[in-house]
Amino acid sequence: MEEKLPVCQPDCAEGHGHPTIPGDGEEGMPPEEILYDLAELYKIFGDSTRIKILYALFDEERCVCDIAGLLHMSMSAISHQLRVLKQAKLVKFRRAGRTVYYALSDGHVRTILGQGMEHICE
Amino acid sequence: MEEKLPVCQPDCAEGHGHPTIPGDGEEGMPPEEILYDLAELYKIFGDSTRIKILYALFDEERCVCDIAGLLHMSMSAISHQLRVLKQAKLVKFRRAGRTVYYALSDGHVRTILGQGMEHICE
DNA sequence: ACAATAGTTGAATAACTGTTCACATATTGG
DNA sequence: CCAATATGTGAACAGTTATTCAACTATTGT
Repeated sequence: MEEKLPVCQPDCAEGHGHPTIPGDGEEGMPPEEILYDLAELYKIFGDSTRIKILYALFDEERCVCDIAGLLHMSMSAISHQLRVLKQAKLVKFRRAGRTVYYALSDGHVRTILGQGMEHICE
Repeated sequence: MEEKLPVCQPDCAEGHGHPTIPGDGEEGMPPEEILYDLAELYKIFGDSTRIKILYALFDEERCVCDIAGLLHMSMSAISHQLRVLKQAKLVKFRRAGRTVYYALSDGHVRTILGQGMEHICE
């Protein structure tokens, strides 16, 4: 009982009703790795804490302390999430004394947020 | 080294050194519920299986069987994910005999995918 | 009616993820 | 140096989630 792959693929011409797909059907599909990376990117946006952080940084840079206060969460939790955002290149930071100020890394992030927001508000 | 760019929360004023601004700092932040919904939307895109499904439907509608074959996955797994996509209104479907054809629900989905893809390829 | 095909679904399991807690690091002022 | 502030980080725990498996519904052809 190994995996019995679906039969409606290219070779399903033996009597099945619906049309078959020419070739392997993967033309036009971006390469596996790209799709994986794309999912990884959206995964970053797929957490309300991170979304709130990004919106907190929408217009101005803020320090960890202020973000934590704004979201009513611990600085540790915020710091953990900022690291994720930093690794994904969605935020940048600069140090000023003991304080570290975070900001959106570029306008692209704003565009992506806006696009999703548009879909929500329909 | 004092820049006046940064701002501190009002309730962060329990002895912290840097300056504060009036207000609760939440002006311009979309309401909590919206941000939550936005994260929920991106969560849908944040899975490589679902991303692959959406790209499989990018140009043409396809039945569950074909999607499963295309992604080399079981129909059950695909069906589960299609249900998620369906509930999020990202795909629509029509029945033709025993076959159910799925398609992207609107061009909005393509736009969101494209926006993310742009960010990846930079 | 019956068998075969196409798809759906609930439960279970394994893997992943966000927050907390405690501690570590870094910077400044005294 | 030492104390205080601001942030970073590893481990652990709880909650979530994607896939598999088995059963189920629905539709078609004979």
